[in-house]
Amino acid sequence: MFFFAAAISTKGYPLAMAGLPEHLAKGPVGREPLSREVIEGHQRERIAGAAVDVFAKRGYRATTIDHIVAAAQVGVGSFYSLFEGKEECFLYIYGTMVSEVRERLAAAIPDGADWVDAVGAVLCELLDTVTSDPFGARIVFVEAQTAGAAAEARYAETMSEPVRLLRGGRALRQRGEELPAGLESATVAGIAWLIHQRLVAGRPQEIPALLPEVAEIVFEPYLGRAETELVMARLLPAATA
Amino acid sequence: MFFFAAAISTKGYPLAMAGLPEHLAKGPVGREPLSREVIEGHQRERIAGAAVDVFAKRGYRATTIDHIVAAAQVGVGSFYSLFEGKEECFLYIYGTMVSEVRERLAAAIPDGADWVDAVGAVLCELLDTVTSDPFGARIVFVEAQTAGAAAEARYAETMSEPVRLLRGGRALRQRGEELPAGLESATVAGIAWLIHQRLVAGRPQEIPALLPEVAEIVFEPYLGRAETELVMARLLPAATA
Amino acid sequence: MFFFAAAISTKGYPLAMAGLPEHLAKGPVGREPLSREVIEGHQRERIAGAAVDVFAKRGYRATTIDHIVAAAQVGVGSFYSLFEGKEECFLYIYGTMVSEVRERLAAAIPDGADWVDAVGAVLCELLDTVTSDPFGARIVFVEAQTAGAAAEARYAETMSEPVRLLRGGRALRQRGEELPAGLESATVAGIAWLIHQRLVAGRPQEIPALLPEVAEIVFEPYLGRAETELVMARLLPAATA
Amino acid sequence: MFFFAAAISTKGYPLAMAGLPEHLAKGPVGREPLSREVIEGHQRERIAGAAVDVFAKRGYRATTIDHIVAAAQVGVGSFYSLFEGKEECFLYIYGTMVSEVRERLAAAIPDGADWVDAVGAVLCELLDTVTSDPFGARIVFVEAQTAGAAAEARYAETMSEPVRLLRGGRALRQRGEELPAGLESATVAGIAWLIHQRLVAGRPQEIPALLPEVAEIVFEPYLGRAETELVMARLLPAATA
DNA sequence: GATGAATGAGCATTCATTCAT
DNA sequence: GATGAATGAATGCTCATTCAT
Repeated sequence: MFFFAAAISTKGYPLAMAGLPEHLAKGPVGREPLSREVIEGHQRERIAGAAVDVFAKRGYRATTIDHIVAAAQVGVGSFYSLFEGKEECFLYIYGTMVSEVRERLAAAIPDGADWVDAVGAVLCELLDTVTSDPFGARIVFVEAQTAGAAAEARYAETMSEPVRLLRGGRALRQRGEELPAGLESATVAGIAWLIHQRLVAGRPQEIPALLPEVAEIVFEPYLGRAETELVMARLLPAATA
Repeated sequence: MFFFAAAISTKGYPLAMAGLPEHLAKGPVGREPLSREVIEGHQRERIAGAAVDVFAKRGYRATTIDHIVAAAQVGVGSFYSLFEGKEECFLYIYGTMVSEVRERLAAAIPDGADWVDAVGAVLCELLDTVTSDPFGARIVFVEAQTAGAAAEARYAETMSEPVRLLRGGRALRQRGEELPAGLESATVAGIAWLIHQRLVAGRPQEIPALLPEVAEIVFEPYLGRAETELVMARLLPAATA
Repeated sequence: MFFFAAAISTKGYPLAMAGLPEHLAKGPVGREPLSREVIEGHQRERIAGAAVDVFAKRGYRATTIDHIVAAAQVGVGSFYSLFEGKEECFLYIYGTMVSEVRERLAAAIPDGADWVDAVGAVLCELLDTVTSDPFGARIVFVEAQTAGAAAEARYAETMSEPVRLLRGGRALRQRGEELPAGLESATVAGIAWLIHQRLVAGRPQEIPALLPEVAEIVFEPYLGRAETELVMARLLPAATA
Repeated sequence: MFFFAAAISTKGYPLAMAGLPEHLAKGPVGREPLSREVIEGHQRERIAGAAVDVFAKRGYRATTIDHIVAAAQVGVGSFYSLFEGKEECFLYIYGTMVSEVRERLAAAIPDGADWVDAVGAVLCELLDTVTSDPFGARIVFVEAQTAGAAAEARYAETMSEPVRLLRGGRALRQRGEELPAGLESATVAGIAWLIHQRLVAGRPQEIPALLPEVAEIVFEPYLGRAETELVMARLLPAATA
């Protein structure tokens, strides 16, 4: 998923970054008395926030509009004036979560980092993020697969971002282009599954501990065993620090 | 998933085999005028067969009991006398599909095969099976993740079978036990994802061609690059023959 | 509307008759224990009967499915398995009412009656029918105009039947074809309006007394004043007898 | 309806004239900075104008308050401060339309015209008016019958105006009082129906051509065939001129 | 044992109306 | 005075499930 979606500003690795942060953080906002969009955005976020919890707790299918509006403390009408229905609402919060994580992962990459450091930082940040917001993580890693065809498609798209990032590792290796075509897809899906399992099992706290194995799985095909161990040695203390 | 779930009768690798075939095919069916179980079994299979198609075509959620009974040409009452509801019906056909595949995979392993040959045969048979029954494959690789918590749990269990099989490869390598703990889980999930993608995209015919990359992904961690290439050279001609 | 829709079997006037009666009255029905269709028809008629009352009392728009099913003492599901929705239900009962009246009017025409007698009998029977079933009459003469586009179209079609019947009167007069093209449409609409008014005013009992004026309005253009009076003299005593 | 509702200022025929123009155009509007009523009236007309279009295009039932305020470019609150709801709004525009037409028809009657000329002028003007404002005509001739009980009642009242006008024709004929009591009601309803049909069929351009047949239907009962033809000969060239 | 007619809880959705700004 | 965001009652409809035949 998005996760290491992280764009990297160095070395020509995929750069899907930038995005919102600026338009949000930008300077002191004037003082018009809470413009229309702001108000509407507020209500939207209020509902979206409640929806994240409800979807995460009850699952997409078991969630009804009533559950959402009750949690958000708004009327059904408000929900329908802001969203077309349950699915669109889900896609919205899915998109929001993915964007947020994408930002965080991108921000986690040190300036001038090479591929290894970038990937390492992204993995580290990803596990942190997932752990610190297990509800949001559930939306992305669990519910997106049960929320209908559109969500499934979005999920697949999201997956392709880290795939592109990882693919950058092939340049580090001789005949890297001969690695199996689906290697990165499989790797990303594999990591997603490890996270998915912990979330479904209700044990998100185990996720940070996945870092060593995840990193090893990711790096080994590109760096080989020996170098991977060196990298790990460098990476892990940093992570726990 | 189940797939290489295949137990292997040699060398002490997990043996989760056996399954249904016996209890069905066993011995001469007497001549009591078709015993209750047989009749019931017949009706059950009739419904299950229809349900596979319907679930695969419409997806679990969009499928209603009416769709199933219409396809099976039975009354709703019959459905409810045989199944508790939609979910149990799904779990039943899921279980059936998994058992069948497990049988096939087990049967595909040559007598006395070592781990490499066993895994190679299983991978080969798996892709074949998925390609030859895309409806059934959809049930296992796609719908199981959208059919509720129980199905999700079953899916996870199923995944653990090939995980155990792969784990057998660690013995072939020095310090194999130091490989990442989640390696096999990630590998299995990765392969499942590659299949999933093709099924969802409606291109099951591309699945057989996955064999080389899948095999490489599977073997490389245990055999290393050099030996993997030797194995591949041996394996692939056999697969296409 | 339908009303004098009455086909006439003599003299080449429109013959839209025949219809159901036969298929219903036909001989001794075997003894299959109430066939499917009969049962379904029963439920359908049960709902249709209730719907007539509800539509007539509350008006099409104010009627909800719940009102209908409550009156019919059936579940909502039954309603929806028998009808597509409120509109289709209305169209069904509208069609039923029109057919029934068409039958009655056709049956009211004496064998071998000429145009004048036929029209006279039809008018007489029409007013009788409307008076004896004011609810049904409301459906046809009042609600059909408020029940949406389809109902409006059906109403217009229905109107065309008596128009064709009346048009037959032109042959009785010199240069009858020079009468205004819309004469019959206007006449039929005019009579429908006289009935409509009484129904809406809640005074259906005044309807039978409309016979003389209605007859005069109908006959005068074709027979002229003098002959119309003769016809009236012949017709009216018969009606009151 | 209203239409020949036209009061006639000669010969004692019903005079239901007058109406709004005066209360609007009357005298020099002071110079208070647009008094409350004026402003309110402005907004009201703005909404009413939009409502005519919307009701005519979508039909009374399918029209929502939102449609109206969107078309009128005002807020919902304004709508509710000026009208009690959809029905009252409809009744208001219905009344406005009827009044306007009433004015026009009255104005169309030449000074000193006798009944025949008055009725002729009214018919002619009516068809013109309907043709030149098919939206407004739809409100009066089509939607008024689907807009609930109050509108229906208003429609019936409106109908009574031309009925009174036509009734004046009885004096021109011997034993005119012996004509059928409902003759004029039926005539008016008949003509309304002819117009209604063209409007619903989306062919308002056919309406002017109805003049000859409508005139004939109207005059014949009072003037008899021979004189009607003379009148028609006089009337029609005038109409087309 | 099989059937499918009947049920009604449950859900999505619309839209008239209110009221704080 | 005007606005439109917010409300939630009202309604249509689906579909899992029961049970009389």
